Formats: sequence, C-alpha cells, structure tokens
Amino acid sequence: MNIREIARRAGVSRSTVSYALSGKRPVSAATARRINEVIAELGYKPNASARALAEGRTRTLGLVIPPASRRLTDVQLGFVASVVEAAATHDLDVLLSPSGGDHDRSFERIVTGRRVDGVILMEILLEDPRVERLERSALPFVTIGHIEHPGGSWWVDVDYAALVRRCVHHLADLGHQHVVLINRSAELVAAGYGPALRSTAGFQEATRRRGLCGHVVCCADEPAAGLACFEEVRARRPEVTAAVTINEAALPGLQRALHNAGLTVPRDFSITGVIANRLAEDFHPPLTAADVPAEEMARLAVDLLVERLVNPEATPRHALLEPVISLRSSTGARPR
Amino acid sequence: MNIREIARRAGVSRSTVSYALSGKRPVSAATARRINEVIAELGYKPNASARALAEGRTRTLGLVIPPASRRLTDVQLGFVASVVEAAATHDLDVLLSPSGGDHDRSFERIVTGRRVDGVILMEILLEDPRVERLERSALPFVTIGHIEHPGGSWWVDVDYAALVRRCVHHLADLGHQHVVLINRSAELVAAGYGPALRSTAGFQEATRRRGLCGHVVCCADEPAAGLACFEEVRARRPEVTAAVTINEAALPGLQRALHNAGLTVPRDFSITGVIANRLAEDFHPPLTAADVPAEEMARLAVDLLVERLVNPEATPRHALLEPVISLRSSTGARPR
DNA sequence: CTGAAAGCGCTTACAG
DNA sequence: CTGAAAGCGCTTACAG
Repeated sequence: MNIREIARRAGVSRSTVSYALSGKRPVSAATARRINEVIAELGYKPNASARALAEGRTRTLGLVIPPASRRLTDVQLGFVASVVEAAATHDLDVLLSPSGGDHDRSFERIVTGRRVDGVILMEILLEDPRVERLERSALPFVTIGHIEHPGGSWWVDVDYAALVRRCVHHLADLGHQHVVLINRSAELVAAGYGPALRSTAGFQEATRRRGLCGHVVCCADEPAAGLACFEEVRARRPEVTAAVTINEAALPGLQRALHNAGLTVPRDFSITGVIANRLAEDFHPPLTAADVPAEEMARLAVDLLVERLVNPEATPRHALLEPVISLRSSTGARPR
Repeated sequence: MNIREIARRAGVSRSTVSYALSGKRPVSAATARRINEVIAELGYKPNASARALAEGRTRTLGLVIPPASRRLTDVQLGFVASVVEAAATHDLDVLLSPSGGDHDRSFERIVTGRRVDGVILMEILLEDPRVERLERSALPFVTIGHIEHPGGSWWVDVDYAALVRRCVHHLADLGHQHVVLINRSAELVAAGYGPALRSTAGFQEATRRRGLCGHVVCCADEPAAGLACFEEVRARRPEVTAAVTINEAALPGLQRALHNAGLTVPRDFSITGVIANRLAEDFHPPLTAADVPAEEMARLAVDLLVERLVNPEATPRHALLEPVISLRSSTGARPR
C-alpha cells in the first residue's frame, strides 16, 4: 500500500497525490475528492521513513532523559509526558533517549543518525558533555536548565535563585531567624547542577540581606536521606525553626523526621521551597511552595524548539520562569 | 556526509561499505580497516530514515502511554523509563505516543505510518479500541495487562487476583475479621480496567474462603479521595481493622486519614496491598505489600516484542508475574 | 572478496 | 492544473 497504488486507483500521477496530501500545489476539486476517497477507503498513510528521507526532516523530536537508574523525580516524569503532549499539538513525535550511565549508544544514535529534527535535553550540568556534543552536531536543541553561554543559547528554566530568595523573605517576614536550605545531593552540587547551585546562591544572598543565620545542607535524593538530614540539623542546630527545600525526593523522610521529633508544622517548624504542585499538596500539611510548572516548561521548550526548526537563523531565545509561591499551610510565625 | 562519501574516500564501492557496517558479507581485513578508519575520522553514522526505508524496518518501538492529563502514577512513569532502557539494550529506540484524550492523531501516526516495528501498549481496558486497532494493523504489539483472548495474545501482567488473595490470607492469619479493599476509581472499574476487576475478584474469593467479612470500595486516583474514602469506611464500618489497596495515588490521603483518626499503624489498623516499591517504603510505617516490578515488566515486554519481531510466526507468549509480598511494618495482629 | 544497479516510497523542481 | 523523472541515502540480490 503506497502512493503509487493510490495514484493508480485515483487515475492520477503520484505527484498529484503527494500534492493533494501536502497542499503545496493546487489540485482541482474533483481530483482532490477522488484522491481523498481512495485514501480514506484504503486507510493510506504515507510511509514516514520515505517521507523523512525525501524531505530531509523526520517530524520527530528527541527527548534526552536521565537514566532510569538515577530515579526520576515526579517533576521530571511529569515533564516527559507533557513534552509528548506539547509535541503532539505540532504533529511531532517524540523519541526518548536515556543518557548517562552506559547509554551513550542511544544518545549517539539520536544525535548522529538523523533520526530527529531537534532535541530537548533535560537536567543539564554546568559542564555537560552532551551539550558540547550537540553543539558540534549542528542539531537544533533546547535545554531544560541553562548554562551561561557566550553566544546565547536556547533554554527554559525555573529561576531557582529568585524563588529561594522569595521563600527566605517569606520566612524572615514570619520572624524566623535561623533557617536551613535542604539542597539536592552533594554529587549534583559537585557536578555543577544549576538548580542546586543557584538555590544556594539565592539562599545565601537573601539570608544575608535579611540578617538571618542561614545554613545549607546537601541531601541525597531519597526519603532516608531526608530523614537523616533533618535529624542532623536538629541535633547540631536546634535553634533552626524553618527549612527551605528543593529536594522533592527527600520530602517523605522529612515528614517522618518531623513526626519522630514530635514537631507540628507549622506551629513548631516551618517548611517551604520549590516543589511540584502534586507533592506539595500531598504533604501534611500541604506545603507553601513555588510550584514547578512542568507542563508550561514542556510547552515552552517544544515551542522554542519548533521556532528554531522553522527558522534556523533565529537568534537564541529563552524563558526563565518565576512561578508564584502558593500559600498553603506549612509556614507560620517563629515559635517562641 | 553519506555512504557514497565514505566509499569514495576508502576507495571502495558503496555496497562494500554497507557490508562492512552490517557484517552481512565478508570483507577483507585490509578493506575493512580502511573503511573503519574513514568512518571513525568523519564520525559517519548511516541515515536512519534511508536505512529504515531500504530495510523495511525502523529499529524503533512505539510505547503508547496514557495521556498526561490523566495523571500517571509512579509505577507507570517508572515503567516508561525502564522500557526505554530495556529497548536500548537491543539497540532499539522508543517513540512515545500519548493515547486517549484527543491524541488519536498521534496514535494513528504510530500505527499506520510505519514509524515503528512494534508497539507496547500500557494500561489496557477489557474493551480497548486501541487493541482492536492494532490487531487490524498487523503491527506486532505487546500489552501491559491482559484480556482473555481466543487466539492467545502477547502480554505481561501482574497477577493482581493472586496478590490480593495473598494479602487477605495474610490479614486473616493475623486475626482480622473485617477487611476492606480500597480499589481504583469507579470509572476505571466501569471501563473494565483489569487490575481493578481482578483485585475485586481475588479479594472476594479470599475473604469468602477465610470466612472474613470483606467490603470493596472504589476510590479516585488522588490523595483527597483516599482521605474521604477512608473516613467513610470508618464511619460506616467501624469494625474494619485492615485494608488492602492497589490505589497508589490515594496513599497520602490514607496516611492523613489514619493520622486524623488517631490510628497508629499497625497497632490500631493494618494496611497492605499491591504498591510500587518506592511508595511502599515512603509510607509511614513502610508498607507490607507486593512490590509491582515495573523494571522487570518493562524488560519482559521488550523481550517479548523483540521475540515477536524476530519470529513473526511465533505462538503468542505471555508472562504473569506474581511478585513476593515484602514484609515491612504495616500489618499486625487484630486489635482487641 | 568486490562492484554496478535496482529498489525502498516518498517529494519536488522541471516542463507543459 | 497535471505528469514524468530525478533524487533523498541506504540495502541487497545479481554478477563476476
């Protein structure tokens, strides 16, 4: 079942069928109708590989995700689904590629096999070999997260520094004087993971400005680490009355640690941070936090990439999102 | 940069380059070395579309996921990442397609555009139009979840009936006499979602056999519903001392409801069920539950699909997994 | 062991 | 408004 068969049955040439399908050349109403009838009758769809080969584009985007072994957070996973939906609105398919670990073959296939027209790269590091690889490849790409880049680049990010600053100001307004930032893992910080670094910077700046005593701790991305981390903070700095966190995976452990310590939120201890909507609402009590707008980020990333595909000469653009902080129930006045 | 250029630089014909790459025809050691040098030097990779067109296969699998709008559970999302990893071990790429909602175009592209060699279909219903569509299409596919099918079919599933039975037996052994099954949503049950139906069947059979008083309630896939659902059970059936659940999304609400009711698990109330490892361990206290083995399911699904691709005449095979129940800390003797 | 050529199923100048 | 033909970059019988 191919275009030749459709042409034969409709009594026209293959080019006419092709043009009827693409609309790139006018086709008489009668001919178009006949062609469409045959197509509908046989359920014909052009062969994607043949079209890609002829057109020089695949109508497919690559989405590079962290490997499953490094357990994806809720936000990350929601982001994947949202990218697929956003791409679908442009009639683009999405090819998934794990990277890192021992998945270089998969990443190389994406970059160099001309399987995709462009790439969205999640979870980039300040020094990221994948970014360098993509830059050499001439394949258009958009990153989630950003790196300061001389020539400018295409990205979407959440302004972690600003959000964490706002969280600190909120706590300062409530009278807290000793606060802690529960950051992502020490490995990520060492690897130059932007959100972890920028959160620290924002935290330190805001605590300084407000005259608070601020303390930053790294915490692995898992509940057990959250528990241990909080217990250590309580032991070493009992004067701390509030925490800001960007570590979603640690939340259940944090919750348990608070419970174990007999602390009631927000009466005895306040918590805020940058957390996926869904997780913030599942916390007990619901967290006052900046909701990471995964859907919006996905949509913007796809839109930027499409813009770059349509116009390869476009000057780099980006979007730095600063979602509002949703006031829920996890922050309160400093206990005395 | 194409195969002609490689051939020219290596001083051989295009076919020899192709055979050197595929190994489908012997190539003299000297020639092979020369070709490989040129390839390495130029970083050449065959154009995937051209190869797909010539070979008649795309080396790509389609993974049909539920739409992001219907929020994916943790298990489902982990499954996606695991499928990508399992496919990568076969050097296969994965094309993602949301289905349901208004994503029929995407699904149709997958099915009919010859974009993929085979499909893995998640979250199937007893009467699933997508399954029927795939059956008509002659595209090999494997489902996650199964439907009784006359001719046999290819699938991977977890034996929810057996696992729920085992949970009930466990509770019966601990002396519980009034137990409840917290099922997935009424909509899913109405739509014929297998795990929901089979869990109910297993629950009813086991409670009958052990002479327990069992009660089944449906619960929407979200924390708020879990909370409301549990409160209603407490109000209407205060004699209930244990719950079995397969509803992961409701767990945070369940947790909160238990807390609100002043119940300590497992002293006052026991909980068990079929729950993703990660969530079971995040519960407080950690849940005694059957861990849904998402990674293993993903690997098996990919392996089955690959087997079917390699041998189109193979008789349908399937895998019904019955993971062990991990004893953690959420079940105890019936309170008196 | 190697090459020349046909063919995969499209798109798109070129010509009318 | 339409058609014949070249071309996209591979693979694979066919021939030697």
